[in-house]
Amino acid sequence: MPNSLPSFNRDTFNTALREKGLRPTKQRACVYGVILDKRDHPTADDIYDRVKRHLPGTSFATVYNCLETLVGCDLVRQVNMDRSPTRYCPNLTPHAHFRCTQSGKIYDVEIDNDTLSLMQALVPEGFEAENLDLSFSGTAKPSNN
Amino acid sequence: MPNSLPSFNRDTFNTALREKGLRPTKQRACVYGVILDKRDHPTADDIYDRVKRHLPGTSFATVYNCLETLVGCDLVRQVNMDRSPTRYCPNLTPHAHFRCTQSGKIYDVEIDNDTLSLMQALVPEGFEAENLDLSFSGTAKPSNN
DNA sequence: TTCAGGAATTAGAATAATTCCAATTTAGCT
DNA sequence: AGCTAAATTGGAATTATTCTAATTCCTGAA
Repeated sequence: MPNSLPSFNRDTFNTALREKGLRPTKQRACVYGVILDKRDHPTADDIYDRVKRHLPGTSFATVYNCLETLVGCDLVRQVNMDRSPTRYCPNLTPHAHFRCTQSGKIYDVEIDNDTLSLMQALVPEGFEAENLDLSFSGTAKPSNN
Repeated sequence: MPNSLPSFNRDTFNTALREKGLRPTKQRACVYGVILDKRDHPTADDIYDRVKRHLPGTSFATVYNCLETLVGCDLVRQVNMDRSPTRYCPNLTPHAHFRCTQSGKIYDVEIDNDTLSLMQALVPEGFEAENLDLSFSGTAKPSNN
């Protein structure tokens, strides 16, 4: 069914927004949908292109607004690597990112609980970490493409 | 002695550049000097201001060029946190960064070897990590200011 | 020491990602 | 159905950074 909105668990989405007193609009749903749909860590630009296929009138500002909202509702995560454009990721489990410097592709890397605890323990007394970001860059063997 | 160049171990600097066939110019020395001088993780903008006090004619482009050169010679490290401007750090030992979301200040956080090894071990077969970045954000108690 | 040629620097224009703004549209309530 | 606040829109503005073409500076061969 071309031009339909991507589908996903509406309840998670509606609830997450309503809890913050925000409206589950079709633009927000669509942005969320395309991020869930193809989990390739798209940029705002990529997302804009994909959303336009479903909702042609959508503006860039809206995509950015929606992304900010979704991040605020903990439905998606931002991935910032170096100075490259921000990417978005629907994987909410604790994980790191690996970027292949050759292909530009980003891969999720699981973090086990032991390592996670040790990393958190690095934060000295008197500092309260709300957020932890771990990323790697290097090369991926072709078999991982 | 006002307006003099910041001083530091010239040999490290000269050697690092000469090894790559690059010239140890006064602008490069000055940029390196101000980064060593006040280790507050300055942005290119901050560095520009400080460099101008010593070498008033210096342009923005030069500051960026010098920074790129120094990073390429492993004399300083880039620190990218979220989407904020790139910061520069002369601490070359393995360490993480903690950013206080209230003050914007960035603190170095030591990484012990055990934790470092475990983090490196997260990278799956078939991926070769050249680089590892760990950063935290949250709040620092006032006593750390 | 001079001079040729590449390297580095300069000022300003250009770019890219993101944010802002004022006007319009929409969703949810009465 | 109509009101009001929230969301969206298109386009302008901003910010950090990179590019460009012209100039200046080193360095090493003559």
